[in-house]
Amino acid sequence: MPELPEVETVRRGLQPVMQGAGIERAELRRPDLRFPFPAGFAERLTGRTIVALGRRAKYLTADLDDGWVLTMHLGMSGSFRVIAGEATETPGDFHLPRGKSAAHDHVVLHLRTAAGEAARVVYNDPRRFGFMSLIERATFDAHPLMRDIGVEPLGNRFGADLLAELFKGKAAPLKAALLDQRLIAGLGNIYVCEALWRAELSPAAKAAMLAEGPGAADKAERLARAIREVLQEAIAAGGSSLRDHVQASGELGYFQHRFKVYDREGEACQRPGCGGVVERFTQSGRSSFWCATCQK
DNA sequence: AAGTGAACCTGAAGGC
DNA sequence: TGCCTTCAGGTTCACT
Repeated sequence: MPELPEVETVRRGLQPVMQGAGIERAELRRPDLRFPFPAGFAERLTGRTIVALGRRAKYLTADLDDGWVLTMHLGMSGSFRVIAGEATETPGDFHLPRGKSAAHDHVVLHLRTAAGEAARVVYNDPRRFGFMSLIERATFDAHPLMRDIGVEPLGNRFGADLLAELFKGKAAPLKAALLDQRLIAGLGNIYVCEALWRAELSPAAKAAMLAEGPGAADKAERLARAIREVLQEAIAAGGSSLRDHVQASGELGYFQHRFKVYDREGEACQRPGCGGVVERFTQSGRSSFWCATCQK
């Protein structure tokens, strides 16, 4: 499910409940997600206070008061939801969002919020491509999961110059380079397709074209701007709800209505005066959606 | 270096 | 109605 805008939306939804909350109990309903939970995972969470909720790339991070960071990845189908109030003895004592099954509620954090209210944060993940781990804050950036992650596209360092530098000499297609988390962090299939359409660049074009050749600087500028804009607009819209992505509040994101090419094969290109048709082809094992008429 | 395909796992959707 | 195939927002690894 989640690319950077969806993870950021989840973070913003969970923050009011989780920041400053105490973890009274961590309930694991199975021994693993994509990977086994770390040894003593539930016990190490119990009694901790969540100091801050953050995001790095597509990872959600909860800094704990003992210097460790609960680090969570949502894979393809992971989601969180918040249930207010005390847990009862009755199984299923809460309302499940449409299309969600309690069979895939794998982790429940029983919290006492900063305001003293009881709340549960439930992690649901049908495909279980997500995972959770504990990483020491002091060495967080050097951790194997984090050390090769690239630049944050909404951070201050990111821009046309850095983009050109990152893609310099790369023979890989733009699509593959943009999906490479070691270069830029947080982009996935949807927002790469959308950013390339906005920048009028072909997903099959060589990444190095942003660093050398005719109009390179202009192309890099267009793409850097397109990436920032599409991510910011998607976050403002609460992310994209394709199948089951819901904000922690239960509301659906609505950016999917603003897709220009993603999942729009056969539709007319929306660029004024273009007249092209959105096509689809497979690249890096993923569907690329694009308009061959205006994306060069 | 860069591309492909497969793997992990479940569910939804479409064809017959 | 059921059965079968295909596809899905991510990541990693083995293999050309």
